[in-house]
Amino acid sequence: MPPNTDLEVIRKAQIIDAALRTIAERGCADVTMDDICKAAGLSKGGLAHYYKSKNDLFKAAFQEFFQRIFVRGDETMSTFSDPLEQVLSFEWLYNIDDPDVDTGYPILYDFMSIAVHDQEYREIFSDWINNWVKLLSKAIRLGQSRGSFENVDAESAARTISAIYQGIATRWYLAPEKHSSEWAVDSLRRSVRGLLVSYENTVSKERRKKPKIVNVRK
Amino acid sequence: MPPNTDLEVIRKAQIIDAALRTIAERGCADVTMDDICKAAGLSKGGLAHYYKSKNDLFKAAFQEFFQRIFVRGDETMSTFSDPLEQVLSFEWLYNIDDPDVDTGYPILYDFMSIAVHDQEYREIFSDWINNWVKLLSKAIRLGQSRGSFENVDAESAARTISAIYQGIATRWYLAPEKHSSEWAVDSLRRSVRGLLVSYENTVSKERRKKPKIVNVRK
DNA sequence: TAAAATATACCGACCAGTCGGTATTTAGAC
DNA sequence: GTCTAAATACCGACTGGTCGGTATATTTTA
Repeated sequence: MPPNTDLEVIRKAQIIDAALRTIAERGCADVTMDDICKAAGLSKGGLAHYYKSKNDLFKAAFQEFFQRIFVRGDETMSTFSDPLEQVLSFEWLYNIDDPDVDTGYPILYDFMSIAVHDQEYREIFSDWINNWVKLLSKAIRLGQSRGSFENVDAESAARTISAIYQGIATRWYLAPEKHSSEWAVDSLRRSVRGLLVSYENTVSKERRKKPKIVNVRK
Repeated sequence: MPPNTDLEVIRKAQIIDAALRTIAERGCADVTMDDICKAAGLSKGGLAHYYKSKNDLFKAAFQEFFQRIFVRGDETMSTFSDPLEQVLSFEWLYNIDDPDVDTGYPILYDFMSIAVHDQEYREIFSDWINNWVKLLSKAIRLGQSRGSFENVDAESAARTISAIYQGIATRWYLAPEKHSSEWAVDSLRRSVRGLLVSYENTVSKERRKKPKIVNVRK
């Protein structure tokens, strides 16, 4: 008799969900299998039936996590048609009320701290970045073809911008008193502008109106 | 007999050193007190005499770590007099042969993953950032007073640049195949230029020589 | 020789994984 | 259809080992 694949899919999703919630809440180091069992509404044995070790479960959970974040980014970006808006479409990362933000940051930092010591995790990270970079590259090339972006190497610039997103995110999330959402968004826009939008485009489009600096604090 | 304060200083340094080395090597989650004892050449009881709990020891170790990194940055920066060079003086962060890089990244990522769930750690992080920002702000103001930087808010820009440093660092360290040191340095320079150096300054200083894009790979 | 410094032995909490068992579902025989 | 055998799904007690912390013993130092 073949296993009940529907049930398996349901259960695994249920377990991964529980794992991600628990990891986000307490941090990898403090999460026990019992915690996840309770969160998933399953017993130890029941969970073991689907994931044979903690490592297995965690790896699957992280994979799912990155998949979700990517889908989220992809979907959000595709709601814009202007290339600059597309590049800036990840600003939801700096919205503390966003449900994905709540759980995403703790999980990401836990993940990275493991990745430092685990090649397999670094590969997952690398794949995720590459997907992200593909999205950004497409938007950058579009902007270049329209003449609104400078003619830099698109992939390299995409990697830079994606890195800047994350750098700003780290400050914004871990030291929020001095790094408000406004600061984050403003920093991102200035950076992207400095990297992609040439002076000529700026003046022609904005009639040389120099943007006022806003010193933002919460 | 009064406690031998000299010895205490020596032993504590010895223990902190051992802790940092061990954390960098194996990651917080996998470090035991025994590991640190062995690395420090002390017994369990000996170590307990100076740090009464693992938490105490780790906190002290991280404090020391950030202190060291800051001193390193401060010293390196002070070897430059040109403001732009000062702002860019942290490029040693992207040199894999640098001894501080070896141990620094693992420790930093471990630290951040704990900070997510620990207010006290976040404060240490925040203080560190503030010190870093002070250094950068000073350089930025210097550049502005000389007319080579745009007249943006110095502290805000310093925070942005420091965030960019770290964002690039994350990619460079965790996904090195696609993020070479050349990419990191190039990304940083472009970003800083885009944020601080006005178009007028660029043309006047460089005779409008548009920089060639270098697509860097390892 | 007394206090400090260090070592050793040990305790108890914790936890991942195991295992025997039970309940439930499915497949095939008739 | 329905009975049976077998596979699957799930449970929870148990185990073996780990590790932080502590109590006590020993050595060093002033």
